[in-house]
Amino acid sequence: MKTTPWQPLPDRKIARVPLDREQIIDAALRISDAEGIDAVSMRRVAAEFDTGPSSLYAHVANKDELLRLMFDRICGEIELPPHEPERWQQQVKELMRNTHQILLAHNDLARVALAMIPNGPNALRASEWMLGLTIKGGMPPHLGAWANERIFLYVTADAYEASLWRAQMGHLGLPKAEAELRARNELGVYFADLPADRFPYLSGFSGAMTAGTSEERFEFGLDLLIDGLGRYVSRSPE
Amino acid sequence: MKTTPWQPLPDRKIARVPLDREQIIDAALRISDAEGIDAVSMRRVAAEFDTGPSSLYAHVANKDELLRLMFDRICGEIELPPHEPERWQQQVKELMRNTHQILLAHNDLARVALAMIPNGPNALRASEWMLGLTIKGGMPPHLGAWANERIFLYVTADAYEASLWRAQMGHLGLPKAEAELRARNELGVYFADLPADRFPYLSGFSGAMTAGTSEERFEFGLDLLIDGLGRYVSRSPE
DNA sequence: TCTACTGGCGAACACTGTTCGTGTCAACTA
DNA sequence: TAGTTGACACGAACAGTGTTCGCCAGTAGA
Repeated sequence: MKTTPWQPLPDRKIARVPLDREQIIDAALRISDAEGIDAVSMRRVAAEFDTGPSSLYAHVANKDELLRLMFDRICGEIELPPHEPERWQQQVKELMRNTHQILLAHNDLARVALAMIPNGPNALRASEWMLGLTIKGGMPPHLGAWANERIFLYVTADAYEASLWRAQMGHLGLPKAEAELRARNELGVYFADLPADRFPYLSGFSGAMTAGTSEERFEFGLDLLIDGLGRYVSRSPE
Repeated sequence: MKTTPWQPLPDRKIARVPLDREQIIDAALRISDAEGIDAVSMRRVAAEFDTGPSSLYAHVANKDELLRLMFDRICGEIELPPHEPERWQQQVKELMRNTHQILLAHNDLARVALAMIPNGPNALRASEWMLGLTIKGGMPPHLGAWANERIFLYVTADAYEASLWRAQMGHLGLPKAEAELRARNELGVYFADLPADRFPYLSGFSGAMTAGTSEERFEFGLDLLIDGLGRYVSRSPE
């Protein structure tokens, strides 16, 4: 039933830009930044090059690999300054704020970071930097490794949750601070309206439940994790 | 073009068990526990009742609501003992170990916990318990609220990551400890084989990178988060 | 000049969540 | 008792998904 069409083939368009792995990643990131990671489908990415989805599979094993490549690409944006062991905890915080910021800047891409064991070259660079710094700071190596992994987990999880909040209230027009304020108010009345007999604390302290900005909450957890590392140092820094 | 078939309808099977919201959640959880959350499709759940997917929509708004209901169901498994403010930090740890354990017992359901702002009744119960305990323990209310949220975030993120590890190495036959050991060995040689010039720490301390069980790593982060709360207490407990 | 091979790509497969319109049946109303 | 309403059941279809197959064009090597 399948036959070759005997009409002259309609001018088969030579790909104006012969497909290329890096450009595929670029296009996928563009889509993800603009419309979210769920908008990144093979068809959607291929459409960016005026072609069909099967054309991508010559350059990328499957969608999973594409997502990994996207994540590792943005891992390359992380700044890794020279180690300063005498203030290593501060440096760790700065690195984490930096990666947090990068994740937030890329919409809900944090989700793919959570959904994989990161092992791309750029992610490894960051881990290498972290492990080295914690060891220089005096942490026993295995605790430095644990700290590295735990803190990255916290950062990516927070970035993902933040992207959820942004998505849930599609007040897209509003500036960031405005949207966050409105969200807090809505959540506040939600807690306050809970039945006081079964939820005395949540309803009574509804103000506390919604206190603070998302940055403050992030910083609160970050402080807990990193300041707590001090007690494990077994040698003096450097 | 659409006509009613004039043949006698083939014996329309009366649903042997008239569909019911709770039973739908049961079935979905059964599937998720056995085959993972990705196996939970509306068709798959409906098939459990020998019917089609559209039958579910009378009892559940959409798939998202079904996932929320599934999560809130297992939140009901969390044990909430009476508050003991004089040892509140220990009690918080116990609660978190308990929920962690429950999440792990339900395959990769932790993912849906991460992908939503939890607001089901059972999740609220747990938050109420946590907020009350931290306040009784002497925390300022807004910090108690933050701690509650941050620690739950950490617990669910860890549970999700753990489910990823289990999934990635489908050594399904192996007992849990065996599989974890094998995973550690594989990862160990991966780190050790990294080029030592660019990754001196990761390759040199490959043993440290893979040290410890998943429980120990979880506990490490949990200690950092909860022990660190002590410095914020502003009143004596009770 | 013939051959291999690579990349491009249309068509198809087996899925997904959701909606529409029709069907049945129980319960309430006149 | 007869009629109507409303809730639930559900087959079919729609628009989308990731991926594979097989054919095509063009180039590099022998």
